[in-house]
Amino acid sequence: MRGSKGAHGPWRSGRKALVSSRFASAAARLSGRGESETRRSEGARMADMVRTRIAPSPTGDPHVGTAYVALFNYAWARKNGGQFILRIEDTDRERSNPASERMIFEALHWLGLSWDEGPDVGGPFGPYRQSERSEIYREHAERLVATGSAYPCFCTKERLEALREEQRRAKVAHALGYDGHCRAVPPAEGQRRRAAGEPHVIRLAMPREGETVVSDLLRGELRFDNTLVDDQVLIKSDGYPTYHLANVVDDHLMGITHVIRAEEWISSLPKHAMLYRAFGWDLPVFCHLPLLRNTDKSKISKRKNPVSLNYYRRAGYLPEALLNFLALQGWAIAEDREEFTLDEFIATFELSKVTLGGPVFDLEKLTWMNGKYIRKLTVPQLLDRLRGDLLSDEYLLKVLTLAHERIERLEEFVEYASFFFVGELEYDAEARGKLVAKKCTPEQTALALERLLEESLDQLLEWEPARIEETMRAYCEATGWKTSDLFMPVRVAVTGKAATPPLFETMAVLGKEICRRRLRRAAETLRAMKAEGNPGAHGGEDEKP
RNA sequence: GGCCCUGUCGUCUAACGGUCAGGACACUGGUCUUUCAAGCCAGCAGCACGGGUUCGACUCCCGUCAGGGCCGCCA
Repeated sequence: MRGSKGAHGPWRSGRKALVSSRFASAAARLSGRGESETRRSEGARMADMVRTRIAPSPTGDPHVGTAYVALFNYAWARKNGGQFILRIEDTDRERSNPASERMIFEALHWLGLSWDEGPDVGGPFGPYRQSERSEIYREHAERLVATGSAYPCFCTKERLEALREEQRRAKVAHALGYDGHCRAVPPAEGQRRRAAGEPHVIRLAMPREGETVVSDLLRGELRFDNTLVDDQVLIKSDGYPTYHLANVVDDHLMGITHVIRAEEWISSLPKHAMLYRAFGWDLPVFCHLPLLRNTDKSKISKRKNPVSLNYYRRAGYLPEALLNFLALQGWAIAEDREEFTLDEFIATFELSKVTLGGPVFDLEKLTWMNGKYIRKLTVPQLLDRLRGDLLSDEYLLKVLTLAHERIERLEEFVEYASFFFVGELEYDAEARGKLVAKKCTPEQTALALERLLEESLDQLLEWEPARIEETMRAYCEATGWKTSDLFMPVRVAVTGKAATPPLFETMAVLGKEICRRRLRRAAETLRAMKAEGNPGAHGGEDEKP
């Protein structure tokens, strides 16, 4: 995935031809006229045009992996004088959420990664939100059905589940996936049943023999046995496209030249390649970046590592430090150097030199690097940073609103509101006592706090008092907890105190990231209490002899 | 289980057939300092294993092993 400017290294011979023709067609689309009409000088410039994109799905908190992939896409586009596009992949109607989309915009802006085209800034290839492009996908899917590259499938969910179950049990591991049942339905009959309104999806008809070979900029030729790739759903029964269809159609229509994405997509590469082929389109350059990892090498996840960009922002990581650190995951600017600015990154970045080993996200090193960046600031600059987030008027106003009627001298404010400004909390003896829910063991309380977090609060994206309250009450309802029994441990967990402003307002002001961190920490504290003989607990059944 | 990807200090990485395998985080010791940091200096620690190819392999090929990803009408 590179402009001709940087087209050395892995780009030689055969592949080069593919790439340049790809650029030419992208250029034609970009200029909005045929390539032949393009003026020569402009044509030369356009032929070099690199277009990359980040295509997050707005289904949760803004993810550090999104920032990682966005950074590399951004740098590659900038380095080649091309464009970087933000596209929202919200084709999952259940999970997509406007709050999440907003947070993604904010987080990327915070990092300083700006896009040339996107839902918020517009652009010549919009709309940039897939939910607003349904008609485009439908048309394209029909085109495939018409040519026999896709077909309607009427299989019920039940049948698919049964099929999956049977395959699992029979251990026909090589034939996992859809069995192509509806491929046998004659087109005319399929047409009739669709017209009659029978629920169905549209599936891609994968070739039943041969192999699909796709080249990856970093990994060379990737080969897949077609018989092992099942018929992927292209259009869901709700009429929305799946990622696979929308992604391919949009990348083509938006003139994306380099698809730089995470490694987890490699296994769907053959499906994507088949789609391009079925449409008669040239393939973009594919480049699969390694996945960020937890300490145990598994794909980075919120259970084992902070992954929300909101966490890093709230914890006081500087965006430039985070970016610098992220750039180091898979790439090195020089043998003995690792601190550099975004501009330096852009200037020196070479996609082909990205390393492939899955980098363990080392929070400790990030933190060290952040310290370096803090020390590089002048004191007034540091002040500005603090005033930008943690000590912004906006935040102070919120805290002050809650402290207002609860202090009698101004100097009390700092102590009263200290938990709004620190990161980790220390739970003193009194707090530890109140951390344990009535009639419960520390262990039980810990479990309840964790479940409240993971099963309820984590899913909540609109972090507002009313929504928090609603969520917590619903949790109590579902689990049989008395709200009064559970809310005190939560209060102590997130504030370290038993006497605080109203819980939900307090949690809202603290923010989700802080609450999440403290709830976790509280659970750990509770577990440790059990280990050390349960000092602060009151009234736990099983501590009585 | 099947397919695919990956494999240099504990961690992030440099090396692109010939180096004492370099740097950084962490760790250890020292230095500076009223303290704590920061800084500086030093130390510890690695080419997963086995075959090839080659005058010569961390570098190329094959195999083994290990780790990871995917196997949804989620992306």
